[in-house]
Amino acid sequence: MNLSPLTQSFVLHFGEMGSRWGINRTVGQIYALIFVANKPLNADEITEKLGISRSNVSMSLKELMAWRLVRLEHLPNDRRDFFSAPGDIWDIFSTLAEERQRREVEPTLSMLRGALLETPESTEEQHAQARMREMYELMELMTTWFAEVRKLSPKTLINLMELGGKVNRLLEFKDKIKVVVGGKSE
Amino acid sequence: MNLSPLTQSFVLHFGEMGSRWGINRTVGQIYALIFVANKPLNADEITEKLGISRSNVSMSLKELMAWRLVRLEHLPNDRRDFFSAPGDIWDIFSTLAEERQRREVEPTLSMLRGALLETPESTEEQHAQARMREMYELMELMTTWFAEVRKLSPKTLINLMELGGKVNRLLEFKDKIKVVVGGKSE
DNA sequence: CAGTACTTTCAATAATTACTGAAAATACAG
DNA sequence: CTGTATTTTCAGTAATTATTGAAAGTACTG
Repeated sequence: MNLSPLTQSFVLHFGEMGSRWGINRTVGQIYALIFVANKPLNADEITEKLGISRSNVSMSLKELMAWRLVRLEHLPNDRRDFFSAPGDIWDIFSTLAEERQRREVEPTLSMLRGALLETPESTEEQHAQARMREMYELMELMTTWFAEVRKLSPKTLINLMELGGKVNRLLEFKDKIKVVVGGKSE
Repeated sequence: MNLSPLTQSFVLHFGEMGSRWGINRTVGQIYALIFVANKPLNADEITEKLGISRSNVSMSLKELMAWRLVRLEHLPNDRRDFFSAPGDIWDIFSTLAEERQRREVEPTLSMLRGALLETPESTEEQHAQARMREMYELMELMTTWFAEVRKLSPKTLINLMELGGKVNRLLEFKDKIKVVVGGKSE
């Protein structure tokens, strides 16, 4: 692995964390490598820098594309595929949240919707269904919320985050504001 | 597997999703079973209902305890360990977020802190470090925010979530409110 | 403290997942 | 069309992770 020490430790770390994040070592390493690179990389460069097989690189890149974490580019007068990681960190997090939602949450919501349509046949089933309903309702609330929040501008989001726990106090004034706003513009 | 159809599909689903959520099939199934049960379960009941080995149940329960997703209970005049899933769904999500933070985010933050202390030796390293800094800053902002938000009451949170994208408008008034609040209490 | 009920550990093995090299596919250039 | 550069696929194998049964550990009980 022919990398600067800084990049190397970053790449190795992403490889190790991969399994906790639901991707495998190679995918993690490749992403890390592309993320810190100052120019788009092609598959052979990756193969060489990470010391893994060409076919593994090909499959891992395919997975990163499916996650929309890397994008394919072409350079003039070069047939090869080059890969880069979208620059805006907010985009990355947003994409990640959206994909996770789709893969980790949607299927469960849909299973739960099905389960809630059934008619429970016993006290046990009744209780089970009630639990499922609680879970469903919270998951759906969070889903809707995430979807809404993702539409906000990064600037607004940073504002909101910097507000942190103080959002509490802001909410206390919500009704009052409504009155004022209502009187003026609604 | 001797379960009501409703419970069975829930349990099987959690088993299948397990791998996407970073837990294995058995752990997912056991959690689902405990979650919907209307009373605490002991290890033998789980073994029997899921048709898996006693030792596997023991190890999986240990993992669920580490995630703080199930809690150990004792019934009067019974030596066996019983397990139940904390009831409040908000608690569950909060615990889950906290544990994920600890396992999936903290290690990366600490690696990044280390990397940011290094002195880059080339343009490439400089660029890599700048990317790492961007990542670090956003991750830290989100971490702080999560920590703050977790302290809010579920009621406040639901309020906030139901507000959804409208938070935008609320923020527009932030400064004005500050003036008012400031005048009165700060 | 011997016996019993229960839980945990761990080495062996089963099941799953990741990785590779070779072959096939694609796509361009002459 | 033929040759070459490049990417993808896939069957076989390597590596990892999950599961088990047997043995050891723990802690009550009479």
